[in-house]
Amino acid sequence: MARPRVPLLSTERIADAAIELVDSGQAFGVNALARRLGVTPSSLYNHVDGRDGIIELMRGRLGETYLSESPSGDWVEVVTQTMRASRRMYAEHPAIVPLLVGKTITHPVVIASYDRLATALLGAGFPDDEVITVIAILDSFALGFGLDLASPDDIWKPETPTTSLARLLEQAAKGPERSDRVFEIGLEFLLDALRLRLGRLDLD
Amino acid sequence: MARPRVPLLSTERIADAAIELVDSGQAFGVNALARRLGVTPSSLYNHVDGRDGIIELMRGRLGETYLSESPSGDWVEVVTQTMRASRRMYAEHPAIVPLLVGKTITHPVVIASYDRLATALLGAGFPDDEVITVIAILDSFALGFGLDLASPDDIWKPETPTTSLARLLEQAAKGPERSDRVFEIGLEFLLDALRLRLGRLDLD
DNA sequence: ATAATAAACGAACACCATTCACTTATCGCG
DNA sequence: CGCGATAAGTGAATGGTGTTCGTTTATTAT
Repeated sequence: MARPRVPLLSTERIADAAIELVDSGQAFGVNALARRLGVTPSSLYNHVDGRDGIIELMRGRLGETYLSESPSGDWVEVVTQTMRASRRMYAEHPAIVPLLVGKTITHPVVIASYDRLATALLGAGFPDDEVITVIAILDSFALGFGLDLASPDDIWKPETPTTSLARLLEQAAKGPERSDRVFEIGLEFLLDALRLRLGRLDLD
Repeated sequence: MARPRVPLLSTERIADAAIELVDSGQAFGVNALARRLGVTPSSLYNHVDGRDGIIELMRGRLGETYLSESPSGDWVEVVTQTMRASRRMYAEHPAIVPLLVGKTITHPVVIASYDRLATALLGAGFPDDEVITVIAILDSFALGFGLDLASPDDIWKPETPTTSLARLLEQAAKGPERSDRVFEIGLEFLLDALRLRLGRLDLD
């Protein structure tokens, strides 16, 4: 086939198929993606710049779905809603997390989400040089939970006797509702800590 | 070469060379590792079970170096020292973090470190079903910082105008001392939150 | 001494991302 | 309208990856 009358591919279609692919549990790869799209691997390179380009495309696509609407309310609301949105994104597409890890974020929609966070924290009273810090902490928290969901079996598997860990792991319910509880508790932790920090700043 | 009079390889040697390899900035790979060891890739399979086996070996080796000594003191000390040790480990070997991410932890030394954390938190008064939660949060925090250090260039690269983010990123010092400060603040956050939680539990 | 095992090698395999020459359809412009 | 430029597909080829297998040979155990 040479150039078709109507294009078979577009960045949206590629991104969607890529997300479908990783959601399906199969390993992400250019060849597998092309197969799923009914197309030759080399065709993709007319639309996208390589494997990493496709991954960044996926991040953007998910960002559009989960992070595009602007949260309203005070800074606590903004943080809470943004974190919950990220959490929902990762929870519904956990297998994508390992692909995103360690890659620079450029997609405007995703950047905008972090930007809103930054603005809200500035408004709350956090000093300039601390805002990026706080965001980094929040981000690592959300990402950590994404990874938690992405790991297929247990994170810890003791093969040697332990004092407490093995017992705790056994009785820890391993369903999605446990992960939800963990997340909500963790979020509450973080918000408490941020309020505390803000209170201390007011004293100076 | 057939079997040599004195073995060229051992799990320790393989682990050390693998750590050297990723520390050197080059991509981790079985072939590259074999080359560095002056050996054929297939030789490695006499000692180790594949790529993932080598990675788990690296985790164990680093655990021995950074996480083997038992922290002393109350639970705050245990958490603080364990977190600082992890942090130092990741800071000095950042490139290994993306390899560890999402893989089950089995190595006894590393498991023991988490176990001490669990025991300390139990002793502090955290209920059974919350300890794993807290550890997961601490862990995702440490891992997040590891990833932060591992990312070669900036995590966020806005290519579109932003309200606050771009400005904050510019003025954010990007050296190791900034990362240190970020970590210490984050750790303080977490400890505050944990103390708060403990106080609330006492009220019930 | 002899059998079993351990540890190296080299060849082969299947896969993977990427590039390149090539064909052909569509679009923009004089 | 015609024509060149570009866009979008193909298929073949490349260099790289992790892994397996058969082979050789040294060491160890019986």
